[in-house]
Amino acid sequence: MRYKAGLETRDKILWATRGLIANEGLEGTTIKAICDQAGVLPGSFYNLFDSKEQAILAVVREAIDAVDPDPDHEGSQDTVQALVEAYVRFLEEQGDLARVYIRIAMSGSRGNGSDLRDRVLRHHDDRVQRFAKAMQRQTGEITDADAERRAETLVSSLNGIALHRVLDPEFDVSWHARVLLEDLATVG
Amino acid sequence: MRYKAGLETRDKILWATRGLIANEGLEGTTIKAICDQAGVLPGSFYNLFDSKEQAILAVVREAIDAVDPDPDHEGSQDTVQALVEAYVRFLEEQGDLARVYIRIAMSGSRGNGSDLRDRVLRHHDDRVQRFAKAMQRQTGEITDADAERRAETLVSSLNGIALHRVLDPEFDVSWHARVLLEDLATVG
DNA sequence: CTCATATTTGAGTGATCATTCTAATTTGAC
DNA sequence: GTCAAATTAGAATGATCACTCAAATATGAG
Repeated sequence: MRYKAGLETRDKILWATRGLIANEGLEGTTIKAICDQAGVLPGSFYNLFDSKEQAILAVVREAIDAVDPDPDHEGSQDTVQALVEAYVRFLEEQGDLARVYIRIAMSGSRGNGSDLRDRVLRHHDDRVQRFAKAMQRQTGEITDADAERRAETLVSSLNGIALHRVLDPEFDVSWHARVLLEDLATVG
Repeated sequence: MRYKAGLETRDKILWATRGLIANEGLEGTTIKAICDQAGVLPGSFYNLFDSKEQAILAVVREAIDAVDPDPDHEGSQDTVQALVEAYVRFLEEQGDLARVYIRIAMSGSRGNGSDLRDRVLRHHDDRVQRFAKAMQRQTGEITDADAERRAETLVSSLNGIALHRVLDPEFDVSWHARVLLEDLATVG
């Protein structure tokens, strides 16, 4: 992949994969479908990607990162509310990707379920840390352990909301997130 | 399926399916595997079940019902704590089934995803109602709407915990559930 | 015992897919 | 312009599965 042609083909393949995941779901995202959509043949696909999974992972990662506010983690000034809103936005704008994200993480019968499972868990821990920091910043009187404890609960709740939203596109994510924030204020 | 032999075969098939789901996950649960395990041939399988999905659904439903405390909904005396504990017990004892349960509900690209999706959502609503009733019973001063609101949040949190547990078998479900109950007491 | 019906047998079908391979073609550094 | 390396073409492979079917056998009601 050192020539311009290769990069363009790569882009076309990722574009096609992105569209298929959103419109047809994981089942519709076959090599043939990707290649047809991208106007490319399987030989080209496998010249650029080691496997179908690689292409899908690339798309999923890209979407997750795209929605992350303040990707460079440094001196972040996030409020809890802003973080919740970012999560909600992800669900509302990229609901189909959220489904795929969870599904891939859950596939594989035993622990070895692709490397995405680990990535998801790491991502989860990062999120918890950011929530905890934001909480401490907003409510001075709170121990590290306590902030983390509350952050974990909050993120779990958000994940539950995400799961529900994935199962039921009608689910009012925004409303539930708001309730969550109100309850948090009551506790704190 | 009017002769004894048919019923026995049906049992053997369900037994095999149950075991495979728990030990090999959904991917390992093929018709061949089920039949080998059950000591039966595919023809027999299809004489008793319309499809592979039917057998799997039978097993999943069976497990869900088995863990439900007080299945006959009437004059239930559940406490919130007992309901949470039942949920936790399900996750700890039937973690593999929980994974399959969620995965099946999430499969299918669009709304039409098998009839299990609807079943899951109905099950969720039932759970919310039971939590809400238990909350009202325990804390007199609370409106219907408020109880339901809190119950929804609590169940969402539990679902988030379930999701995490499915992704990470090390996840301390019990501890998180306890924290959830404590926070609830603080709010109430 | 008889006979209609349930059940079992097990090879076979057909469809779907990810992936591979070789030969041709294109690219761009020199 | 040359040439090695990158890229593309596209048919072919091989593996996996859910599911079918027609013939053989077992069942049990009467």
